[in-house]
Formats: sequence, structure tokens, C-alpha cells
Amino acid sequence: MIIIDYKDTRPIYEQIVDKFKTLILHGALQPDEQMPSVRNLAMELSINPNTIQKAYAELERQGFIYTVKGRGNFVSGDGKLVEERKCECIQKILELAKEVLEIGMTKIELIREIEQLQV
Amino acid sequence: MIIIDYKDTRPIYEQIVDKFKTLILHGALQPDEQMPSVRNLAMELSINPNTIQKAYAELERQGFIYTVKGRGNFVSGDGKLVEERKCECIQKILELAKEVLEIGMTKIELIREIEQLQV
DNA sequence: TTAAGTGTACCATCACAAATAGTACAGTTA
DNA sequence: TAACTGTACTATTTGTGATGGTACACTTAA
Repeated sequence: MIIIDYKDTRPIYEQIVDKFKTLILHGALQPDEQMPSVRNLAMELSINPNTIQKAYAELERQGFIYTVKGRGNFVSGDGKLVEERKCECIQKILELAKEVLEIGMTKIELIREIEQLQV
Repeated sequence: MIIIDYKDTRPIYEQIVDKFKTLILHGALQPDEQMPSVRNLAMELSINPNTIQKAYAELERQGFIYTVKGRGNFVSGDGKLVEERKCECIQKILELAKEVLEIGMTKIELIREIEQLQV
């Protein structure tokens, strides 16, 4: 389910955060579904429980999961998440679009690229 | 010309690399124009020459500048640079676009955002 | 030829963050 | 009670960014 890429220069905990964010946003993990326990996931990935703990703390801070002491971590049911993620993405897209237009691409060309995108 | 942002979490040498890439791609630095010397720029920015050296080495690796021993570093005259950078940007844009479409945005909405972009 | 300016190549050191290792404690559930 | 959860803490290792300093080779201009 989660795969760590050791060639990736980003920290492991950050990769884990991103992976879960994607799974949650895509609905692969349903609201109130239980997350793997810190110890289990650490065993499965052969990394230290503290690294998972750090990833889960970050996911909770960002509102993707909530914690019940003694029971586990669960996926947040908050529908705002998708909307917020959309905003993030669009902002990044517009930044990159701005750059690419500044160095000579036309809006027409850029839009054509997006139109051809298969989803 | 170059400003270091100490609030930025990225390494200093990386900020310098990016700044010069932008200047070169936008034509603010012309092909074969001489770059500031390692020692001069280090003095100007009040940082260590080795940090500038690292930034210049990276710029050379990416083909943005070339080095003449004993004379200095110069902006590469290779016209492919802009084209390559465009490809990089578009690839990132398409990745983000894919994600945002997967979580419920429509192509129409996305394209409208780009159309409204002021450049 | 010499002096001053270039880039390059080291090495040692410090600072910081990521990650590991281990322990202990508190809450929940069967 | 036993076995599972999360949490908190400390110590340690590792890697990278950055600094400080030295030395060397090349180019240019006086």
C-alpha cells in the first residue's frame, strides 16, 4: 500500500504523509476508516515507529486524520479537504503557467496541452 | 541583483541557482556575459565562497553556464535551455492538472483559471 | 616577469534535521 | 489481566548545508 522510495531526496515521513493524502483524497481510504497502527506500519515498512508517528502527527495537523488515544488513528470525514487540496494544486499550476508564459509559450499552446490530457 | 531569503527553508546555494536560472531564461543575463566572480559575489552576499562555488557547479552541470579556468564563469549561449525549461514546467503542470482533475475539478474550470491569468 | 584576479580542490568544523533505538506511560478492548 | 492502541521523552547516528581556511593552476594586465 505504501512504498518508500529511497532514491527520493525527500524525508521518509514526508513521503508517507503525501501517500496517505493521495489515498484519502482519492477515496481509497474512507472517512472514519482506521489507519494502520504506528507499530504495524513501521514493521511493515521496516522503519522506526517514531517516523510513522511523525507522519501521523503531520497528517493530523493538516486535518486528514484524527486520533483516539488507545484506539488508533482514523481518516477524517471532513469534506473540506478535497477543496483545500484543489486550491493548493491550482495555485501551483498558475505559478508554473506564469513562468512558462513569461519565457515564450502562448496561452493557446498551454491550454491545448491540458485539453489533450487523459484522465 | 541576487537576494537571499533566510526565511526560505531551501539551501542558500539552491536559491542562488534558481535566481540565476530565472535571470538567464528571461534574458536578463545574455549569452557569453560574464557571471560575478565566486569571491566577489560571496563578499557581496556576505556568505562563503564555497557556497557560491557549489551553486555555480550546479549551474554548469545543468548547462546554464560554462567555466573558463582563470577567466571566470560565463552564461551559456545554448538556445535549448529555454525549450528544456518549458518542458520541465509543462510536465509539472500536467502532473498537477491530472491530480486536480482526478479529485473532481473539470477541464473547463481549470482552463478558465489559466485564461484569466495575467502575464 | 610579476601581481592580481580568476576557478578548483581540498580538509576540518559546526549546525541542524532526519532517522534510529530504546524506554516508559496512559488509554482501550477483549 | 493481557494485548493492543497512541504519546512522550532522551540519546545517538547519519547526512547535508554552510563556514573557514589553505593551496594550487590558469589568465590577464601592469
